[in-house]
Amino acid sequence: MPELHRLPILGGRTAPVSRAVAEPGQGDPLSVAGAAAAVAPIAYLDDGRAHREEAQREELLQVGDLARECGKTVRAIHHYEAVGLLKPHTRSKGRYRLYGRDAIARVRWIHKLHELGMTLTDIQEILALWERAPSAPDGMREIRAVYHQRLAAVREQLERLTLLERELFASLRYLDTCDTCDPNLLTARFGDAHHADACSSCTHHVEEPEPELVAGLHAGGHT
Amino acid sequence: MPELHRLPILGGRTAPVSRAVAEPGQGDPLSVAGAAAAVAPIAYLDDGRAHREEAQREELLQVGDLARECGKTVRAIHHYEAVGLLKPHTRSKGRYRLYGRDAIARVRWIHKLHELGMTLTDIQEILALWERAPSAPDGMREIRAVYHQRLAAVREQLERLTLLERELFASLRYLDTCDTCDPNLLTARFGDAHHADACSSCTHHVEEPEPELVAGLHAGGHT
DNA sequence: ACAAACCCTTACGCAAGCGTTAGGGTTATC
DNA sequence: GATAACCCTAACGCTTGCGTAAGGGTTTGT
Repeated sequence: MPELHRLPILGGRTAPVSRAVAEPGQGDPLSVAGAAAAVAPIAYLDDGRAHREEAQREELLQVGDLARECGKTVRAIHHYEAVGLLKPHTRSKGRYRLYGRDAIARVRWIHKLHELGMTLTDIQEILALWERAPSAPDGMREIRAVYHQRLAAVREQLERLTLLERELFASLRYLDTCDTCDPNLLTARFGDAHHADACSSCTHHVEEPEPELVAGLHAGGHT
Repeated sequence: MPELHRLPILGGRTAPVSRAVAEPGQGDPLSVAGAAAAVAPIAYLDDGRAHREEAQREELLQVGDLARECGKTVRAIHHYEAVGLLKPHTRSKGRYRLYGRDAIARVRWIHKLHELGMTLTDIQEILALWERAPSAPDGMREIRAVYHQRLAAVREQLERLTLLERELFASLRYLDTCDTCDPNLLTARFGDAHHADACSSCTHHVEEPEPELVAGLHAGGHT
């Protein structure tokens, strides 16, 4: 992975619902929202399918709603669709994308895997694995293998980063002592208080070796 | 930061010295290699400048040597120079870049800061800060501020990644139980053992809620 | 003098993950 | 029926950190 993650900023808008898209009205087969959660516990083992279908009967989200709920941009959602990570549940007459609430879970899933260092393509391949699997347990086995690898990579990264964090911290403590340094004294000694050697010869940390994160500054520079 | 780090692979060549560039010969003011390290301890506080100048009298490295010693490519070194992170100590008559051994420290410094999530531009700005500082202590103060910020960012990243690592690990354990699942039983129950509900209704983890990293698979898919 | 290894500069290429127009419909509200 | 606020598709743009030629010298050894 290239560098550290800079997390996306959440959208600024307030209202989580759009101008009442797909509102509960008669004639529309896609609207009986509510109660699903209350019924689920019983239906759970009896028929997960009914449970799931009910979930889809809930109010649908426009792409903007989905984006806001996930802290993504509309463009990002479109992009995910383009690379095969997501598909709208339906389209309105005007070809507006309409998503079920489960799309939120999907987008968050994408987000997390991405934070875990996978590319969108990698993630797509996971979906492909899952879809091509002959049975659910088979699919899960394959997913598990991928996750397993990722876990190893993440742990490696964590170790590296932890070491670097310590180094950085140590360097900061080293630099703290520089504050007690009087430029005039250095000038007296070296003529030019800015000279690279002024620091490495400063008496405040004679014993301490200069940390690499500090030494690099006055090493073979561009100066 | 975009994703996780994939560390560069070290070069394959064996010999760390090139075909004897800038060999100790007469007439060349840049060659008295050796002894420097032995003299240094005494000169250290007396005159850091002499110490440093001696270091530069050591044998010089060609760009290929430098690259190999740092696990970078020649192209990368060139690039660092292009963005103002590094400059050859000298050039040969034929315009070959010749670096002092301290360039190694510089490149490693660049590498570490990069791993810590800074862009090359960020790193260049650190150098600029240092060079523009009126005195060494002043410079160090500015550097410290930058490092301080970085430390905070890195720690944030570590926390996020640690949480995600746990989630991933938990998901793996959840998936382990899938292995004990018999596709035939699922088929008997759902007709299609691959159906998304087959897994979420599997009796093996009735109580356990499905981890997000698993739920995302069969949520609002591209299927 | 010639080959093997290097090195030089210039400049286009590339992967990722969206950002950003550009031009043009759609929905819901007033 | 006129807005405002959204949404659609298509497609080029951008950033980072080099990779990869392309065309041509330089060093060193034999």
